[in-house]
Amino acid sequence: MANIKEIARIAGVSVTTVSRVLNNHPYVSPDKRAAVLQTIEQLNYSRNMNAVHLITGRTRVVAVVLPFINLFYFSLIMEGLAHEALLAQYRLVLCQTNYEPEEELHVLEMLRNKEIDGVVIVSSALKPEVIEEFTGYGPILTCQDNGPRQFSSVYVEHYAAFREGLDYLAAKGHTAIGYCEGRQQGSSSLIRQTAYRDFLQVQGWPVHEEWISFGCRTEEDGAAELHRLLALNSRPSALLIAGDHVAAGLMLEARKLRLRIPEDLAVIGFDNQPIGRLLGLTTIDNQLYEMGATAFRLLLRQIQGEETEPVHHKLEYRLIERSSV
Amino acid sequence: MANIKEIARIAGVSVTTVSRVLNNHPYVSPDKRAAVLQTIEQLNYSRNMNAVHLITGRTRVVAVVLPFINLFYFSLIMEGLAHEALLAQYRLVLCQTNYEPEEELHVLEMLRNKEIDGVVIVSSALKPEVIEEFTGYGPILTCQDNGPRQFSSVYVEHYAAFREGLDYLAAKGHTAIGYCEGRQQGSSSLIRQTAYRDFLQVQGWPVHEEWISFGCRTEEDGAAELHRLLALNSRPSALLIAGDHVAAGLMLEARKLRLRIPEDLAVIGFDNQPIGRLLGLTTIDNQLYEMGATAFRLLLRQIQGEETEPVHHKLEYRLIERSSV
DNA sequence: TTGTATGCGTTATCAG
DNA sequence: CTGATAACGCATACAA
Repeated sequence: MANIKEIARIAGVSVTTVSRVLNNHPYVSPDKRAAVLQTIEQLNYSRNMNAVHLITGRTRVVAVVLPFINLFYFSLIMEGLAHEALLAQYRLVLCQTNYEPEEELHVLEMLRNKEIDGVVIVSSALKPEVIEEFTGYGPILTCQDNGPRQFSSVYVEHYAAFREGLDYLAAKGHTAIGYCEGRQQGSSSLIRQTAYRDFLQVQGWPVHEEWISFGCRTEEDGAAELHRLLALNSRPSALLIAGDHVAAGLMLEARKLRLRIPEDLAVIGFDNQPIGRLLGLTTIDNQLYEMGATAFRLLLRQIQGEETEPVHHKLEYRLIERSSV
Repeated sequence: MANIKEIARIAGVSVTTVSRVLNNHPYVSPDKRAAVLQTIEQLNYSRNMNAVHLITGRTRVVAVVLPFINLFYFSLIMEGLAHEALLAQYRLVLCQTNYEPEEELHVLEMLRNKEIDGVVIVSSALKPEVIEEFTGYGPILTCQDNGPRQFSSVYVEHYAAFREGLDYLAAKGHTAIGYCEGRQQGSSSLIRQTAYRDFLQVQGWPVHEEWISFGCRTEEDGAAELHRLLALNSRPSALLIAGDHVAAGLMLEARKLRLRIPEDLAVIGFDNQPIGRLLGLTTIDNQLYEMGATAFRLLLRQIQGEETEPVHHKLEYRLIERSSV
């Protein structure tokens, strides 16, 4: 494949002039520009971007770290990221890590290796301190609430959001409230769990460990959870479920069992997914798309040097009242 | 940041030796290797991959072209792709194109520009002939049935799959069958539409254009479609709906209206999504995850030169009987 | 407005 | 086993 040198030779100009044309620099006479463009056309030339990346030290690529892409939560954030990346003419490298720390570190290494200009960590198994070790190599941003770290973040306050959900249930007269969670050790999961336990304590209600369930990730898990609860001697009258799709699985199973919602069991979901909308699920919207979009915009500012200090951007959650409570 | 030259100087060896250590080449004496490794550690050195990409002409990056990531269909294929990419130590660049041809061309340009080693086109607005113009720059693979093209493909026969769905409905006694589609002009959409029209013709049934609907993409669209059909004078007794989530929206709306499924209206979905499983939706499974995984594996073989001719790999669809027919 | 010369950081080549 | 040197293809400081 032809290179810039050959274009220069054939067009009868210097490589510098070719480079100028390629990068739309001023100070190139119209006839030389035309000659270069024609030669480029004629030889079907195209730049080797790796050389450009090497010399400029930039790649216009941002990596995204998440465990699985085929979950509504992640793919909606990704959509927001991708939309903004498209606008900014950046590329996203999707790093589906399956929560394996080794793979997550791999991505951070890419930052060191100059393969990418920045990293968005949507969800990770790494400790914040480990992430912080890489901040020197380029901008990093997480979509979790990690406190005042050396890397940026865009987040919603899950503690307050959960608290609002619990308050809402309490206001509706519920005093027996259960809780369904996906991961047990996740950064956000832990925050939500704390919110739940704190709430019970403040209310002076006992903690029923059997009303708390971890590992509820799929629709089927939601259905199974309902059966588990029904088998208990004493059971909650309301549930807070992290993940609308899990709540949906539970609700549909409840219908099959001719359980009425909310009369027999009230449910609040989390994330505001389409399936919840369809089922009339009361839920808490976390602005996932906006989170992705904002994350990219903030990271871009840092890549472009317009912002040098870590930024911590809070997004507002919103309780969406429907008919499941 | 330190470079290979500095490592060589400090370790007291040549850059070649450092490079050999970096790439685990044999023929390096243990003591020199140790010296290099220690210096690397000491200087916190890491490779500039852009230089590696430039000289090797490879990047271990594959681009994925799709319109939106936040649709079950696409994100499941992406999951399959990502899983295999992880295994092969390749990276995926997600190019969410919103079906804009300009953006899709951009990605193919990346192949010319040596930024990526290959392209997977999951769904695209480009004509196959346009894609073919880029096959000289590196391996390209689509997830659509484009016939014997100069690029590879992994696909399911939507024509046959739809035909099987229609046969199934007919076997159940339905003679008034409607059809819901997402895009009107998409490559797969056109194939399915042909299958539908051909089927009616073979059966000798008239085509009711008002039983055909395009632009049904969301759950809400499904619900709206039901209302549209109910307002007709004569309406179908069964529906074939491309996309389980759309079918789900319709089914849940039917429940609200106290319409019985399948007695009042039979429904077959497409894609086998979790929501369909939950609702007892009879559907056609298209092996989306497997499609992504297979796509990556095939493309990788071509990148590695183990396969030089375009490959066309057919995946089997499967009708999943549940209770909506 | 144009061109020359240099450097980006690595791997490949080839001679020892 | 080791090393000197030539690529890879481009952008840019500097000189003209």
